[in-house]
Amino acid sequence: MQQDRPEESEAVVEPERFNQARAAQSMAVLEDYVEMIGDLIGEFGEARITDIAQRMGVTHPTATKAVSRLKREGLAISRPYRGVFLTDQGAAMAERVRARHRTVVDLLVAIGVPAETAELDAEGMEHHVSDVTLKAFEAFLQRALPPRDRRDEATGKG
Amino acid sequence: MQQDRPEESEAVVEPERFNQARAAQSMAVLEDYVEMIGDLIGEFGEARITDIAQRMGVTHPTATKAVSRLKREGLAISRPYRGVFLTDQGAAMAERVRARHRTVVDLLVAIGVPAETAELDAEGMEHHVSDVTLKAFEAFLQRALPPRDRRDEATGKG
DNA sequence: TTGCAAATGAAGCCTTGGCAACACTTCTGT
DNA sequence: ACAGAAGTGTTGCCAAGGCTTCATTTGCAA
Repeated sequence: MQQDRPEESEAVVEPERFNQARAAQSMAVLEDYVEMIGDLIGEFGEARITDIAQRMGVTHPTATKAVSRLKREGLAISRPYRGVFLTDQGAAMAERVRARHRTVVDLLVAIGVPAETAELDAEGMEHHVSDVTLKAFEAFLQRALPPRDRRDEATGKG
Repeated sequence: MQQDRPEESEAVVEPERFNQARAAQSMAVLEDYVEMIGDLIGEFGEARITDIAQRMGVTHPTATKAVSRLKREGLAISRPYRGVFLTDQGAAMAERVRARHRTVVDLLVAIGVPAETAELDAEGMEHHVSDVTLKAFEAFLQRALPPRDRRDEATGKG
């Protein structure tokens, strides 16, 4: 060991990788809330702050704050004392996130991870799965699993 | 849609999964710093705040704060105006993190993710890979790749 | 040895994501 | 119709992880 200073390579490439991870992380919460709100709307026709908070495992002021941020980002809308709804942009994101989540879970299961663990780990991992990686996951799943054995991806909730 | 309230299942299981993801996230930064400090010690014999900051892509006060937290958690030690070093506990964590990182990258590559993308995505994903999933990854790699085709895991940087 | 640049530390500010406590609406049942 | 319960909103607090600015210490070179 004890070599010379890094020659650009590590010193300049590494930071980028952490910056990307941090950027992904800042989107993660947004994505989780958007997906959750989408689920609730699907189930109840609207997403109430209390339900959002309960499902996210946080208190209601925290949920309120998150929703405020979603509104600020143009992903959701709401009126005082009324439910929360997604904008077109928010709904699109929810769709994307949900699909990605399923793919990640499917991949983990295909690799041999127990379903329950796959669900838990996917929750954190999914936010860091880039489009390129997601495509690779999908390709792998198609390769690895005979079509009729695949979980149905098309019908959404199944 | 429009069914009744969730019957315990989602309402109580879901929060747990987000809580776990949040817990993992709170460890992520610590893990990154510990691994980075381990790398620097391996290369230069010590980890200077400036080098840590540069590699992490943050300013030096941010690195200082992170190191403070590491010290508080018993993972690192340092004296004013001197380099940062890892405790046994910190070194063990660094080792674990490094091994996990390699495994995740290897798995992504084995799945078909381009090496460069694998490196980037792994940075964020690795912190959410549980022991169970990690074991599954390792098993998959042994299954999927003939031993002589494996990247050498032993020599560290390679 | 002294002086200056580089490294480190310290303080203060911002944002995010948690929380509890309290205030105010809405809703519901009598 | 109205009182109490449930739901929401608001405020203020904390810690973490960023940043900038400024003070201090080190270390090297003249």
